[in-house]
Amino acid sequence: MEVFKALVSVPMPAQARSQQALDRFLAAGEALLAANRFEDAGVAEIAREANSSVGTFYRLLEDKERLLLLLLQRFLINVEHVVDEKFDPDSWAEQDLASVCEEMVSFYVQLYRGRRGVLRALILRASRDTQVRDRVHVTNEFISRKTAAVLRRHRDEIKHPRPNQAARFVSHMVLGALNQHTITGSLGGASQNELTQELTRLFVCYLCAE
Amino acid sequence: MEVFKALVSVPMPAQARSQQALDRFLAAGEALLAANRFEDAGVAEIAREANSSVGTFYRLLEDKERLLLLLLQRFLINVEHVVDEKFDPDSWAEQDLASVCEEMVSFYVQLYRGRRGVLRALILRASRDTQVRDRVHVTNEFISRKTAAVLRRHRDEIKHPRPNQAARFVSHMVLGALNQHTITGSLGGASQNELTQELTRLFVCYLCAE
DNA sequence: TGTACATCAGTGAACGCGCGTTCACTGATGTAC
DNA sequence: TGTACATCAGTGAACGCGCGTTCACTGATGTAC
Repeated sequence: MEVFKALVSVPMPAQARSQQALDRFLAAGEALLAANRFEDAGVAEIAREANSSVGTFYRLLEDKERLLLLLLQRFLINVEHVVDEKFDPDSWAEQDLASVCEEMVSFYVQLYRGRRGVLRALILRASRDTQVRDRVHVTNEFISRKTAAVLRRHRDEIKHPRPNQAARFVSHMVLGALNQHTITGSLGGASQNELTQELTRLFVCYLCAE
Repeated sequence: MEVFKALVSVPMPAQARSQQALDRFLAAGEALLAANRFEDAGVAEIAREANSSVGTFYRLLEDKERLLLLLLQRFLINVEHVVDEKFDPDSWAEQDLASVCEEMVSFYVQLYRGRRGVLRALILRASRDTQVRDRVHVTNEFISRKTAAVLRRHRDEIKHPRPNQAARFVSHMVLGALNQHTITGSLGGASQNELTQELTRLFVCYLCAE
């Protein structure tokens, strides 16, 4: 799998216990992010959650901003890994287009489910910080490319004049809407099943309608 | 047009010059929001931009938070007004479904265009503050209802089993994706025309495909 | 029309709180001989 | 194996900056007679 230029990094500590402390800081930060409370929590609180201290935090992480960036980056990299494993064209060879689409959309839904905290933090920064925005685009492009690659096998069934473009566009669209939905609940109280079902319809129809 | 329960309000000042000062504060805040700089600006800066002073700010607005809520509310109300004027079913009577959809999507695109700042602030709060979230939902529901009302005339052409639900769902979807796109540029460098075109395709296909 | 008083409005220096960051000190681990 | 020293690591009280908020004072507008 390709490796993209890193957004941020911290020097790797020499001793193992520093590495462990660093891991605990990341875990604590992740929990805070998941709880949508990252901004509210001070460095002192993070340090406490990580069973460490403020001074150690600064020695290992440089500053609070860097921790956030590391966490966002880690989230994106994780998404890329999960997508990379799932979207191996060969393993989708047997299915017809409709079921491929359904499985993909269902996978998208899972991917963002319950991720309000990180996604909010990500969108928040992406809208102001070009570096982060570009990094997010890398991930989005990656997902849409992988999606299009899987759909390539079915390109004859896709009636959209530019099948590849279409596959990429629709995956961006669906991910965007899902993102929005995850953060603000904008798609209303639809159950996860209904949501997947309607998004799948959207997905298939866009590709295949005359 | 319906009037929804207000999110926040400030007491109306007795003298005209206070009203003017209030207007200037709102204008200054709006400019800051549009520039995506609202959080960075202190009350002192806002007061300066409004040719007023910090003390006056607090007498008229109570606190900084209230100004933000007023601005968000004002934005939502404005959106509702614009939508309400545009989506009069009678004025759409003559057009066929495809051109109705195109005009609607094009209207959506215009609606959010260049609104990164407010939309970001809105999503930011909506994800943590139930009051704001509910208020946003009111606006979204309003738009989707109006959209569905216009499409009602064409319900025979809509192949989706539940035409009304479908109309509402797809408008939520498209608005969600647009919102996301506006804030982070997630739909890539597509020109406004391409964007409108593809979104329209999505819109129509979802409604009409077998 | 004028005067006295009350209320409304404007101002910005000063306050204070929260939070990120620093730093002086103590303790643990590694290394050279 | 032991000793001396260097480097790595941990700690939390104290610092200081920024920013929202207050408040004492001055000025403008309205009102009663």
